[in-house]
Amino acid sequence: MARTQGSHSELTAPRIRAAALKLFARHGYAAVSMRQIAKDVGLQAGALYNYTPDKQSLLAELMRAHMEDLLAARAEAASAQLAPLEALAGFVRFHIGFHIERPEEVFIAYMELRALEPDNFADIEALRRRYEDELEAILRRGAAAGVFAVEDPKIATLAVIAMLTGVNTWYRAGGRLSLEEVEEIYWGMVRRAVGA
Amino acid sequence: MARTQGSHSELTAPRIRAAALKLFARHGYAAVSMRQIAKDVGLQAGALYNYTPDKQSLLAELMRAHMEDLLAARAEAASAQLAPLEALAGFVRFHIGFHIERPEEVFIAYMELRALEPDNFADIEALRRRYEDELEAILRRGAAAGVFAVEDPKIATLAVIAMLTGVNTWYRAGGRLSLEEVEEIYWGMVRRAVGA
DNA sequence: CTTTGATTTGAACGCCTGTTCAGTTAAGAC
DNA sequence: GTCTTAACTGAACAGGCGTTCAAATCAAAG
Repeated sequence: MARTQGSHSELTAPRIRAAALKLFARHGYAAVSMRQIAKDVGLQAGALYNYTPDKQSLLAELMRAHMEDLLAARAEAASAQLAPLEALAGFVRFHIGFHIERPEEVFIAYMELRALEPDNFADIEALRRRYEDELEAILRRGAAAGVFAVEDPKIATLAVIAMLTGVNTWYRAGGRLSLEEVEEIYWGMVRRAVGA
Repeated sequence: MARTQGSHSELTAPRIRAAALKLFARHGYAAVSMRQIAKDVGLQAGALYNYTPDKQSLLAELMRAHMEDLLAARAEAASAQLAPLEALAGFVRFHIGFHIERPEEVFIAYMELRALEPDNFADIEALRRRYEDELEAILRRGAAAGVFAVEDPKIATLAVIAMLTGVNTWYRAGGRLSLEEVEEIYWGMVRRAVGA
């Protein structure tokens, strides 16, 4: 069995994912061809099919990996026994920090949902809902404890996430504000928005 | 001079725009072909070129029309002499009402910016900035008057707009909440978020 | 050094792309 | 009823699409 060690595949696979991530984020899934991805990696288009069954799976895998990273990182950062206010602060800072570090993945995850075939769409959507449920649970706990004044926890969840994810539309590393300052400003707005 | 009245072009032009709007919103600009648009209208692809110089202009015109509608509707609804709190309430209700009525235009305006060639991109971006400046002016006036507690008016502007526009991701006509209820919930969150 | 098989090439497949344009159709003007 | 011309068709253009696959390449195992 040759090429089990030093095989190119262990290097090529992540390079293909990186190229696809970059190009999908920049131009959109439909506007990027397999030949463009291959060229970016330094391969012929046919070689990509050693690593993905088709273009759709390449996209779906990028999105699935991102959402699973998100849930795993969140599981590590969260602590269920925190009081609602501290839990919310933790969520806000986590969300901003995680998303700001992965602008390409986030862009794709929000923009290319419509490019997913039904099965893949359902999978990704389920992962997203699991993440949203974490914030919703915090808001419900806080509302039940009388610490938050949220009229509709479900909508407050979506509103807060939309506001936080919006950071990615303007934040640039090395810009006017540091990550910590951004987290502080948004935490202030979220805290007041939920009436805490 | 034949066909000056009863000409098809006065009917065909808006039908082409409507078809392009629907298809671009549903599948994305890059994923929609001129033949698909033509088929939706009931024409051959070549006939589209009596109404648009090319596919790119068709997209750019849809986006420009939407942004100009937005600014015109806003100009009509706004009244500069309102106190900051009332002005903000007016902006929030206007934004939600306007955007909820035009889900396809809004979707395209936010998702297809990257599909625009540089000149078109700059045009649309300038229109968007003009709209954002209206909210920013309200927040600055309120902050100066001590009515609002916004640490960074520019970021608060983007945060509020992101939150409000997020309504379009979940709102469906005939759903659990009426437009008025949605406006009320979001106005509550925005009012508290800016410390009013 | 030969063998093995993972990896990649390069050409080909059928189909679709945006756009052009000579020719056809048909509505209104005279 | 003829003329004019806007509106549209249908075919063609050159090129790109996702995907397949026999053949070539080449690193490691024996």
